[in-house]
Amino acid sequence: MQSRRWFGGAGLSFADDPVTETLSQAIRGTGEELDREPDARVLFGSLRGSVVGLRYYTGVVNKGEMVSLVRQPQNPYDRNAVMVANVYGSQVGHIKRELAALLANIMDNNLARVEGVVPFGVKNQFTMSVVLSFWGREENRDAVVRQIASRSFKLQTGPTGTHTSVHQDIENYDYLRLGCRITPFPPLSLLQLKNAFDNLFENLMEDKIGEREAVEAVCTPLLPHQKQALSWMCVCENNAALPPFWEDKGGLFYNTLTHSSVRERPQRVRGGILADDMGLGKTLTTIALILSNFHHGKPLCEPVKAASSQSTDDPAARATLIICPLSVLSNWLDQLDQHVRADVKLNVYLYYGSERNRDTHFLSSQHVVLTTYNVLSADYSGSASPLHTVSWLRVVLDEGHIIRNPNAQQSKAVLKLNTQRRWILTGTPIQNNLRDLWMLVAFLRLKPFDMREWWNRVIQRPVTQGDKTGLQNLQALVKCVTLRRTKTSRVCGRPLVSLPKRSVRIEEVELTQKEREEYELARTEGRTTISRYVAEGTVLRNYADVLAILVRLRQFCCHPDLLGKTTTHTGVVAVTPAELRERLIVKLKLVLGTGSDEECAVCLDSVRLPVITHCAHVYCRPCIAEVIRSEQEQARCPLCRGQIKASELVEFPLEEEEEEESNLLENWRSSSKVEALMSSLLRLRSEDDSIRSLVVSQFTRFLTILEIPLREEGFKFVRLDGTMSQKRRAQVIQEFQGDAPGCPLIMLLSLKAGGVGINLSAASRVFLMDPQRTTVCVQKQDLVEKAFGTKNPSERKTSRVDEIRALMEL
DNA sequence: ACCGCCGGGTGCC
DNA sequence: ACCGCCGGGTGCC
Repeated sequence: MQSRRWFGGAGLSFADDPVTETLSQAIRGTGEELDREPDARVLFGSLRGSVVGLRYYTGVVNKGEMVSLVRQPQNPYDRNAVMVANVYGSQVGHIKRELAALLANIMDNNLARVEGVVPFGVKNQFTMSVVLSFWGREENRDAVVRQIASRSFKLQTGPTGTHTSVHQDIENYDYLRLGCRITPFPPLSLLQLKNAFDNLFENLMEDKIGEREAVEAVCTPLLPHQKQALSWMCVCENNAALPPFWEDKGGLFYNTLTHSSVRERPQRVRGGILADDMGLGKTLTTIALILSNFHHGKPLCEPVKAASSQSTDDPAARATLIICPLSVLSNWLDQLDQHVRADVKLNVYLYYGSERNRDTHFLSSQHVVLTTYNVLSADYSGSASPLHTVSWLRVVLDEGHIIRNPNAQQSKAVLKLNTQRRWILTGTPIQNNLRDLWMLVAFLRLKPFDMREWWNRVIQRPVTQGDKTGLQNLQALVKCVTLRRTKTSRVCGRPLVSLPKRSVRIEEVELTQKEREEYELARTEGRTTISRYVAEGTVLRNYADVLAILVRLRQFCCHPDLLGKTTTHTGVVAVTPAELRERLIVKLKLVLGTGSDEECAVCLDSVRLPVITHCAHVYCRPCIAEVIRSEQEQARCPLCRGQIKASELVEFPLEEEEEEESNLLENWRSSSKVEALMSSLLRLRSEDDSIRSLVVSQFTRFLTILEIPLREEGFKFVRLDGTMSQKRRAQVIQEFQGDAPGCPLIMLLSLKAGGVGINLSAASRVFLMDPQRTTVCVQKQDLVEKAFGTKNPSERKTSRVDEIRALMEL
């Protein structure tokens, strides 16, 4: 009887029963095995077995229901025992002894994953059938087949087995047997899959429209799309609807994907994923949610009487815990300060630093507790974690993609938090893998997918194997819990964020006679070179050269000194190492345009400490050094796959750079474009001295040139370019956005690299000094295509060459 | 009858 | 379990 308490009777209430806790952990454990073995994707076959001992357990199963198989090596009656549990973790029975011996062998040696589906409705109370399918790595197939045969079981392969009389429809049979369709349709192509994946989060807005005003306590008026988000979030928190794929079947709750039924209502998801693009106001919306939707949909506190609500006798959870990366902690404090009316006394506690107050009563009595992922996981690894003791009303994960790795301590810590409502704020819900999404689903406790096994069997594997139904299910699931808008999203035909009407003016600047002559000289030279490449069919081989010529022409249009003095070089085959080096430095200079904000293909950020390879591609020195270090002798250029060596990296001679820099400023001269800009800025200032302007160029050196006349005319300006640290960038933006008198009116901006979204709503004028043209776009698109292999090479080649010929009028 | 047969008790691992 | 198995009761037809 003692032992029965341990192995029997499992599966009623999940939360506080130590037996079921062990059970769910056991199930979770098997899921993680699969995760560690991502190759367990090949189906070896299936066989029919029986589950016994049903009458000892409460778990019920339906026709077609998926069940999980859990080894019980500690079972006192049989160390080979294999337990059968339904989707909800309730034990159903055991695998019959002889079959259990076989499964134990296969499972313990990690030869295959074994999954169960119950093919018929259960008629009797003692035993039932189960179809076991075996999934694993190809190299283990033989061993598994042998094991099964040696114990006189028959492994069935292929869908046309002996049971088709029972299930007329082979396709349906497969579904019942395995819980997924084995490609009755041709599998989705990689491209289809990728597109579907990219579109997962698009168009998640239907049915969610409806606006809700924030309570008075929020002093910043919400934009329409923020009111929509608030409305959606309130609905998510308040409604009692079943999670997706669950149906109420009169007393039982039925899951349409796993075909399981449970007596207790599946826990509702009170929360979701707010995945709006950066800059759409996720923070403000969340603050509005905290204040607007307290208990029973009532506001948290009315403006006047809020301060006194230190209600220790109220057992209901009231505090919202916000977890964010350290870098945005201060942003939360600022925004709480900025958006909450000054006369509203919101108790906000910053749970951070060694002196933090760990008293759980204190923490529970706050309205908002702010902390970081690091603090959370540091606490969690200790003994009694205060944050895990408090019963929260709401937990908000800011930059929620941070917890996408389920093995990380902070992810584990986050899953263990005790809260009624759960929110994930993220701008990038999926980085590149479906697995990233699991953690988010698990955090939301989206039953039954918070257990890896069901996520893997029902969603992840079907989707990665190209099963259309799997993809549809994934889409439906994501849609239920996610709101995502991008800056280009539209609702009811209106743009999400309506900006003042943008007007674009192209001002053509006439070059002076002298400038024109220099430009024409360079152009003729460039055309000669490129037409030779075209004739030889070597455009692509000399692509860096070609781009450099084009960059150079654009530089001439800005300012003749942008490039600095260089020797013309084209066409001479390098003979000596010194000559080669010289040529590479010239190329480096050309590619970088001595100060264009170039992007490193390794880190995708602005190039720092630039070096050029012998194949003429430019990277950050640390980035490419790491590539070479890790690939050793086989190291290849990430862009062209040409061989590269550490000894052959050429860097820009520092003295020369500095010399050119000071040269540039000492012998400063103007240019037509500089004059045009200055006269516009001066005219603007005389009309309205509060208008702020952004001056954008990809050539940082051009920005340097522009600093001189700006200072001369007494303009206050700031500068932002790719070489600056994140911290410095934030400072500069802050300074520019400020509205104190004497704030800079002009920002010199060069930000080609890094995918850094910056919100520069302060500027009402933007001067694009050297608008990006098609070649750059072509180049980038090319990188994307290379990465995904979406376009055939010859197609790519022609379009690129044609582009260049058109540009050079060849 | 140191068998066969009958029918009640019983039953996961 | 409308089974199989076990073990006690029973014993020509």
